[in-house]
Formats: sequence, C-alpha cells, structure tokens
Amino acid sequence: MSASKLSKADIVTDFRRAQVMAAARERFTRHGITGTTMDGIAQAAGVAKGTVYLYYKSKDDIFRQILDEDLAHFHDETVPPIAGDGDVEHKLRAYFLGVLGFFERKKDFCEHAIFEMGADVRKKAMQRFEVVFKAQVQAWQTLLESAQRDEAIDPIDARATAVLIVGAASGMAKQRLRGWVSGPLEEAAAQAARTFWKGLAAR
Amino acid sequence: MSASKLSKADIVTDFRRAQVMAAARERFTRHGITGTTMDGIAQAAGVAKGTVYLYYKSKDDIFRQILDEDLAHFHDETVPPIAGDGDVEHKLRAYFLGVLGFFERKKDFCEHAIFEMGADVRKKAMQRFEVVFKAQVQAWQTLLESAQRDEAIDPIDARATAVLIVGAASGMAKQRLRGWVSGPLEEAAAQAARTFWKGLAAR
Amino acid sequence: MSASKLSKADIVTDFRRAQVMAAARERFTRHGITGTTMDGIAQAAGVAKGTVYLYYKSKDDIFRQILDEDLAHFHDETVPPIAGDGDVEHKLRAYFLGVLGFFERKKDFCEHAIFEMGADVRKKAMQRFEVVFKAQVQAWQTLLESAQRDEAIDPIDARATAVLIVGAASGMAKQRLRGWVSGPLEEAAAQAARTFWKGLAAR
Amino acid sequence: MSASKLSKADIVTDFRRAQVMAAARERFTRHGITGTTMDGIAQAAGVAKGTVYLYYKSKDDIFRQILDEDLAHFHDETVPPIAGDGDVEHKLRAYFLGVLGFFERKKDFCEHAIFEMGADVRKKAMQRFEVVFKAQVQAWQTLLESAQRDEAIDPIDARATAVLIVGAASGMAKQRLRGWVSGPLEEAAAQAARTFWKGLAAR
DNA sequence: AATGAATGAGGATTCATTCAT
DNA sequence: CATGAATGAATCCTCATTCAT
Repeated sequence: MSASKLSKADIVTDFRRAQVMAAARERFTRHGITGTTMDGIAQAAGVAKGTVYLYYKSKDDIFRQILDEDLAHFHDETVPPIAGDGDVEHKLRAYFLGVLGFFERKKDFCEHAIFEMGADVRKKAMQRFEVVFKAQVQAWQTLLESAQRDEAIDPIDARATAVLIVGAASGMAKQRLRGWVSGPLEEAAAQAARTFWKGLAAR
Repeated sequence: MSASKLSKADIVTDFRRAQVMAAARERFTRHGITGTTMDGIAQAAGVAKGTVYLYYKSKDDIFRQILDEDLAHFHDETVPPIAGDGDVEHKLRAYFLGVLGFFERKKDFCEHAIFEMGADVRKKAMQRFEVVFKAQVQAWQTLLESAQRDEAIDPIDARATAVLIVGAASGMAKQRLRGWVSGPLEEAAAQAARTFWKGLAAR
Repeated sequence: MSASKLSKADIVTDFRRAQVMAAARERFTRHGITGTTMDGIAQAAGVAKGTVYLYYKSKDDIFRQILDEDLAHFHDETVPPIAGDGDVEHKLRAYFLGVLGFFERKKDFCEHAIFEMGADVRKKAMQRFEVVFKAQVQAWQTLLESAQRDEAIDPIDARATAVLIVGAASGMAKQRLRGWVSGPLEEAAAQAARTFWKGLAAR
Repeated sequence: MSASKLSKADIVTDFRRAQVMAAARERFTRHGITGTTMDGIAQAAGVAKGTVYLYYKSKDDIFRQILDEDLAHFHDETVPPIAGDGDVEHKLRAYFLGVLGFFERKKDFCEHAIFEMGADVRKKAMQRFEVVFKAQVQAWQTLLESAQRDEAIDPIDARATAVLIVGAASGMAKQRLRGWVSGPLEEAAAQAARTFWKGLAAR
C-alpha cells in the first residue's frame, strides 16, 4: 500500500525521466554534445522545453546521468567476468565479448560521450571512465599474475600485458563503433582470445 | 623564375598559413573544437580575426586542414613499415611504435580531433581517418597472408587478426593519450609485439 | 445568519489569503519583487503553486494588495496625528515618530515595494503612495496656516514648509531603513521636532 | 602626436561607450533594471545586441558604471560646498541646491538605481551610495561642531542634526523626483535653508 | 593585405501562468 | 478546493562571419 502510494506520481515521474533521457541519448548520439540543443531533446521527448528542466538541472546534468548509467553497465559487464571462474582463454573471450558488446549496444553515444565536451566536463567524465578501465586492467593483472604462479602462462610483464589486452579490446570496439569492421561479435572475440591465449600460454 | 616570382607573396602567405594553423592546433588541443574560438586562434596567432579568414574559409576549414596534414603523417609513419623488409615481429614492433609515437606527439589534438564536431563534419573526418586505418588493416592482412603461405605463422583468419593488431595499437595509444598508462614507448611496443608474435608464430 | 452561512468557507478563504499574503510579504522583503517567484511564495505559504492563483490573480495582484494594506496603515499612523490636538512641536514629534516607526516595522519590504517594479506597475503604486504623502503635506499645510493665523509661528510659505517636513521625515526614514543611521527612534524624532519647531516658532 | 594616435580608434570607442551608456541610462530610467533588456539597450543605442557586449561585459556591468559615474558627480556636487567658505545658511542653501539639482538632472535613473536590483547587487550599490551620504553627514557634523564652538549656533546634537539635514535634502529630492512637488529648485532650497538656519542659529 | 568593429542568429535557462486530475 | 506537472515566451550572452577602412 505504501508502495502503491508512490505509484501514480512516481511512475509518471520515472516515465518522464526515462523518456527525456532516451530522447537525450538519441540526440547526443546523432548530433554530439554541442550539437544537441535542449530544444531538440524536448522535441524528441515530445515535451516542452521547460519540462525537461523539471527532471534535469541542465544539459550537463542529463549528460552526466546518461554517462553514469552507462558506465555502471560497462563495469558490470566487463570486470566480473575476468575475476570469475574458468580458464584464461575463456575469460579472454568473455571479456572481449563484454567490451565489444557494450559498445555495440551503446554505439554512437559513447563515441561522443567519451570525447566531446568542454575540457572541464571531460576531465570529470574521463575520470569516471578511467575508473572502469583501471578496474579492468587491475583485474587482468591479478589474473595474469596468478596464472604465472600456476605456470599456466609464460613469464611476462603482467601489468603491460593487462594494458595490452584492455587496449586491444577498446581499440577493436572503436573500430566496430566506427563501422570500419563488421562481422559477428562472437567470432571477433573468439579470434582475439585465441591469439592472445596463444601469445600468453606456457608452451 | 616564375617560381621565384611568387616567392615574396607566397612565402608570406605560407608563413601566415602555418602561423595560423599552429595557433589553431594549439587551441583545438587545449580547448576542444567547440571550445576554440576564432578570436582565440587569431590571438594565439598574433593576427587579427579578419586575417584568419584571409587564409581559411572557416573554422571547420582550419580544422579539416590540420586533420588532413596529421593524417598524412599518420599514414606515412604507420603503413610503410608494415610492408617493408624484415621479419614479422620486427614489423609488429615498428608498427606499434609508429602508432603510439604518433599519438604521443599529436597527443591531445587527436583526442578532440577525432571525436568532437558536428555529425556532418565528423562523418567526413572519420572517413578520412578510416582510410588510414583501413590501409593499416590491409597492409597487415597482406603481410599475414604472405607469412602464412611461408608457414612463418600458424593458419589464422588474416583479416580478423589484422583488425586485432590495428585495434590493439590504437587502443593502447588511447590509454596512453589519456595518461592512464605510462612508461617508455619502446617497451610498450616491444611487449605488445612479443605477445602478438608469440600468439601468431608457427610453433 | 446569512453572515454565518459564509463563515466556514469564508474563514478558510480569509485564512488562506492571509497565509499567502504573509508568505509573499516575507519573500518580497527578502528577495525583492523580481527576485520573488510564485514557487517561492507558494512554498513559503505551504501550499501548491496553483493554490496561490485561487486567491490572487497574479504576482502583481499580490503585490498590489500588500501595498494597499500597508499604505492604509501608513496613512492611519501619520496623518491623523497632525490634525489632532496639541501644540505644533508635539505634533512634529508624533509625526516623525509615526513615519520612522512605520518604515522601521515594514523595513525591507518598503524598500523594494516602493521602488522595484515595471514602470507601469510602479506608476500605479506610486500614485497610491503619493496620495498618502500628499495627505501628509496637506495636513501640515493646514496646520501651519492655522498656526500662522494664531501667530504661534512666524510667517512662512506654509506649503513649502509642509513639503520640507514631510521630505525630512521620509529622508530620515530612508537613512534608517538602510542602516546608515541608528539609535532610538524617539530621540531622532524629538531632535528633528525640536529643530523644526525652533525653525518655525514665532520669536 | 601620441595623443592623436589614440584618436581614431579611441574616439570611436569612447563615442560608442557613451552612446551605449546613454541608451542604457534611458532604458533603465524608463523600465527599471529588470525591465530593461539588452535588446532594448542595443536598440535604443542603434547598435546590434552583440555590439553592446563589445563595450560592457554584462547588463550589471553597464549599470554599475552608470552608477559609479553618477555617484562621483553626486559627491562632487554636494560634499565640497559644505566644507567651503561662507556662513552656515549659505551652505545650507548650496547643499540643498546641490542635492535637489543632482536628482533633478539624473531624475528617474536614480530612482531605480538606488533601489532595484538583486539583493546582492543592491548591497554593493548601496554601499557606494552610503559612502556619499556618510560623507555628507560627516561634513555637516564637522561644520556644525565648529559653528557651535564659534557660538554661531545653539548647542545641539551635531550628529543627529547632520543626519536630519541630509535626510531632509534627500527626502525633498525624492518628492520632486516623483513629481509630487514642483516649483523652482532655488526657492525650495532657500526655504529649506531658511527654516533650518532659524532652527539652528543662536538667538 | 590586414584589421577589428559590428552583426545577429542561436542556445541555455527561468518562471508566470494554466489546467487536468 | 487543491495540486503540481506542463508550458513556452522571454532574456542574457556567445561567437562565427562579414566588411568598411
């Protein structure tokens, strides 16, 4: 009952917020941050300009919230798999799949998200992005060190290799984002995992 | 003679163009595309705003020309080494070094350069970028196919692997660009080359 | 009976009106006319924005009614004493006390009230203010003329002197309003009355 | 010659600044601060909106500069006369004339100037106004104390009387500003001076 | 060629007012 | 009666581009 108390007002509110956010995501995606106007967002959301401000403080606020939401997903889809169970090659594949899949879905938004915006805003956004990337690197480093102790892989610079893996994943994702490369995600991930695994595995 | 006839005027012209371009590059780098104003460029170049328009049609024009110039360098520093002489591991190292080095130098500019700008402008810019990346991919694919024929490397999907290599290079470059990773370029390139080589080489 | 029939509804209505007016007065006082928002008033009154519009037609309407109320008080506290019984010096003191006291109480509100607002609104507001000031001037003029006939004071331009007195009172009030001057009201009033009386009294 | 170096550019600049300031003064006067739009100022000045911003940073900036200019004049026209040569009655007349004359000329602008604007801006503006008023009060206080020592005037509270004089002057000015009172300035000043002088002078 | 004053379209944000519930 | 979500006109300010000197 107390739950239903929220319903009428809050459901509408949640709906509007989502509606505006979706519209904003679409506009940011198509036109970039600077190229997106509040008018455009409002229009895309099918509400008046003022209405957008009922749900978000500013254009930056909208942007930040979209970014936060997406980054949380990005983290959850890419970091846990590294630390989970299974052999390294599997994890490599799962990881590549996670990264490629994420960008595949968020596609163009991230493109702008990551790079556009005033130096100040970007700095903060980048810091949040960095957190996720560093988490990935750290997870790989830990795994690689452990695998070395088990002699599952040859002695290597675990840190540098972790960076290489994470870099490769995001680099591939970018290429796909741009549409420069196509083909099934799974194959790309499997291929990358295979090559890396062979490059790492103890003979 | 007719060449020298141009000199006085043309030398000044070339000088001004370079002067403005350098200033613009610096501003784009520090403030991003949107954040850069024609006033800022003019000021940094030490000329009047109107003067900038004597040499470039518009802000976008400046940007495009900087991009073109840089992309030409990018191509020249990364594609020929792949096709040149030497064994694959050497080429891998040379290639990684080329990519990382390029972004190291152009650093922040590329950051904005590549990603900021209206969808329209970006589309064109991206197409130009794509050309270079595809040239890299193509060069690698050709090399890998040749190496497979020579049985220097295991049978693989040459195309997918080429993409992987190019993606890895640009991914690593991005990480360094962001400052998330540091250390000498040479080591990073060598490490990546080693891992890839081991992942590719015939047993 | 018909009167009591109204009561339930009307008491609530009166209560709401007063509640909103009090809140509005507080906001106008603290933030000025322009700086006061209907949201702010509603919030301060503890009602919804729409409710405010049930009792007042517009922001200006609220303002005008507050002003009217205050001006009525201003009139009642300053004009009757001039015409009442007693000698001129006493009346001077009473008058100064009335003016200073009024502004002391309404303090900041008047500050905005009197001066902020679009030329149109102000014109009307000023006209109402003018009525009170003119009543004060008129009362003084009448008194001074009568006193001259009684030879209680020297021959003077009664009109000009009335203006002088009223001007002095409001000028002093303004200084106190601004906090540029402090000290007990009574002393200030007495001092002013003394000086004026000496300036007027027949030798 | 170095002076003429300024001429072309600087004279135009000065002209524009003055042109814009005059237009702004006119708009502020007629519509109040809030009621004045940059569009309106630009239009009144006969220039484009952007041009206004070439000469003033913001609407507040324009306002502040007008205020500063006027306050400087206000000070210069009212304070020195008090401290100058001559007897007290003459000074009273000169002072009243100065105050009334100033407001007569600046008329409505001051009306808004003094009272409208966000609490924050007003605070600062008021402080500047306060400085002038306090200078006037101080000058009168000094003069009155000196006159008492000379036994030219009866013993009084010099401070309170100074406040009374300054208050009377500004109060009268306000009444005239509002158009509630008319007639020649000189007479009003003379009348006020006479009354005050009689109220102060030693018998 | 060089200048920089002038322009004005464009965009973010605020807030009085309305109206469906 | 009461509500508060929705509206959109209104406003300040920026900056790419033009053009007279």
